[in-house]
Amino acid sequence: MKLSHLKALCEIIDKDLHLSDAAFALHRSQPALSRQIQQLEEDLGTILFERSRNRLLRLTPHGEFIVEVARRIVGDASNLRRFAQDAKDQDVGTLTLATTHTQARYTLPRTIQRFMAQYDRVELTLLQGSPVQCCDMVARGQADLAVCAEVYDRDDVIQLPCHQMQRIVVTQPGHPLLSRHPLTLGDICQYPLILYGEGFNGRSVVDSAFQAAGLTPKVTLSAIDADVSKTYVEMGLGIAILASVTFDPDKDTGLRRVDASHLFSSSSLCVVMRPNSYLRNFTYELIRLFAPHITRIQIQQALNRTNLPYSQTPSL
Amino acid sequence: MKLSHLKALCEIIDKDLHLSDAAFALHRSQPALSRQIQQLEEDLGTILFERSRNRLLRLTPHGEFIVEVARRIVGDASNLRRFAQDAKDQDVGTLTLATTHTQARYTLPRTIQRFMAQYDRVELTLLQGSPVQCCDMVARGQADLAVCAEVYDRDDVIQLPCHQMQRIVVTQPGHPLLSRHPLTLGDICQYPLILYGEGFNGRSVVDSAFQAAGLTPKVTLSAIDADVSKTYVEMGLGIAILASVTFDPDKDTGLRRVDASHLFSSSSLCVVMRPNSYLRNFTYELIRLFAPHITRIQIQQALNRTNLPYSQTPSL
DNA sequence: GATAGTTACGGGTTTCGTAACAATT
DNA sequence: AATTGTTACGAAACCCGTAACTATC
Repeated sequence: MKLSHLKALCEIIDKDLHLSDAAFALHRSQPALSRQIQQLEEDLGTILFERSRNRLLRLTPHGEFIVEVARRIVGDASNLRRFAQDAKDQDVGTLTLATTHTQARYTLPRTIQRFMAQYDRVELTLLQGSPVQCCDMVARGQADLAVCAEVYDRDDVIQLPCHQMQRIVVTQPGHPLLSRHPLTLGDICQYPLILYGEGFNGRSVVDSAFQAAGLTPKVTLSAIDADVSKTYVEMGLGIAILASVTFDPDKDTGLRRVDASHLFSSSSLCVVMRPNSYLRNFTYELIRLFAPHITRIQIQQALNRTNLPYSQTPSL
Repeated sequence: MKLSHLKALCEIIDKDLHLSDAAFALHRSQPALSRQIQQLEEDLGTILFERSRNRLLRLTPHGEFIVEVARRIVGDASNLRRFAQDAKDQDVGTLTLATTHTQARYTLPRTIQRFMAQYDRVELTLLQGSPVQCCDMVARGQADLAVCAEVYDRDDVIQLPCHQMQRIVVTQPGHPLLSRHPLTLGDICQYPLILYGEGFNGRSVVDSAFQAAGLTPKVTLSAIDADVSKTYVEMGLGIAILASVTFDPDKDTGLRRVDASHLFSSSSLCVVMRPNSYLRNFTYELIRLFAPHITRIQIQQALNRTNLPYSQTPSL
């Protein structure tokens, strides 16, 4: 058993059991990967995949557990690498940050600007996606860190809440809702709505608030991000419910907003990390710039929280 | 970086930085191991050992941390192996149990007898040593399990208390202490004592009790185990303070005992396991035979308790 | 026929062990 | 002189990639 075998296994899982894709990602030929898996299966004396129709159909139950441990091993191996790099030069390296459009556009810029000024020898890469995709990227080691709204039912990543996001309603100037005090969900339902697309926290929070009130809003448009939403609000296609950070009175002169924090539950903006990962010094620094109230110790404790590693050991 | 490099590193640590010994243990030549370490150092770009005078002197601070992670990786790799064997045949394999003389002789025999009857295809190996040595063997993966008295200040192993050991005083028949009610530490101090050697829990418990009472017993003999102690008591060389399990009225006809549980703190008899290790099914069964009141879930929860893994990350 | 994975084979790299070397005790 | 770790070198093992093959859709 070698590390390369375990890396191959993990990559195949990440690529949804497509051996060819995994081979490409690992800069290997398909036959090479095929043999890696065969060798691993022979070495362990266990079948990892259910095969047929010339495809890998799914993991066997044993395979599931083996992947779980393999992930830890591969993760630890990359921890070693990162640690060694830190030991050589704290301030040189790469940092890959996954985040959503909203955060990349509104909450992160100042943090990133300051980070790049201070750590000019760190190559920073931003990846963009939905919160779920961000978590995936972190879990798979494609990103070192993610900043996004909390995702529920994910025990493969550590989500450390660091800010609370409030909702506002954004309208054209002179809109009737602006003079409604207090604003209610019923008021909002009078007008066509522009919301985030499915899969975003901003959408589900809004949906569940209306559902709890027994109301069915007229959703005109599912926009991809806050900028698009604002554009359409400005054009008069409807009103939008957005995170308060996305509105800047100085810049959004063609729009007005009204607080809606009492109508929708606030959602946590989290720093997302891979469990038991070793963070480089400058990664801690980035988190500190973004959320100064979170201590390094708190981060480390969160990192090392075991969330059911071997607990669900199969009964065999 | 390959698993063999990390295994080599761990083995060298286990062999107290003696490269030759580690090479022998790994069935490799010394030059091979020497190069493994060089390759690992080059690969990580970090010096692992302080060398000079043709010896490995000690680990560098970076090396310390790297060994910590390497241990986890190597441990996980052997977890994979054990799991795969379990998947093939639950009831075939090897089980290495480290324990102290007292447990091997008095508390474990029935358990082991029943275990061997039920799992006749499991090759059971017993290793003997002091509790500290037993913990070492478990931490290094030389033993799958240990049964011994609790060892304090060990965070590299999981110690799960499963029984309480009480102390008795063992004397010759007709000894004055037998009619002392209640027995006091002062009474005991009147007579020459035979105790366990240093490093055993049975010794430290007794020592601290006398120290707390401001008494200094006359220790005639530091015996290696309960059988030796009893032999010398029978010969009239003194009285012994032993665990109650070591006395059998039917067999120890030449001796008498009196309870001393109120004088010495009871010590925990523990099952000792390597953190985050995968235990084979029959290993759980052995524990169940020994301590039926401990559930498999409790064991798994204990196994996964993180005891400061990366928390003490060096400040570099 | 196109796609996805497996088997066959030649070439290159890796890594081992033996042997020679260097540096301490 | 004995012990311990490092360097040198030839042989064996390993692993990769190309190419051919097999089985589905």
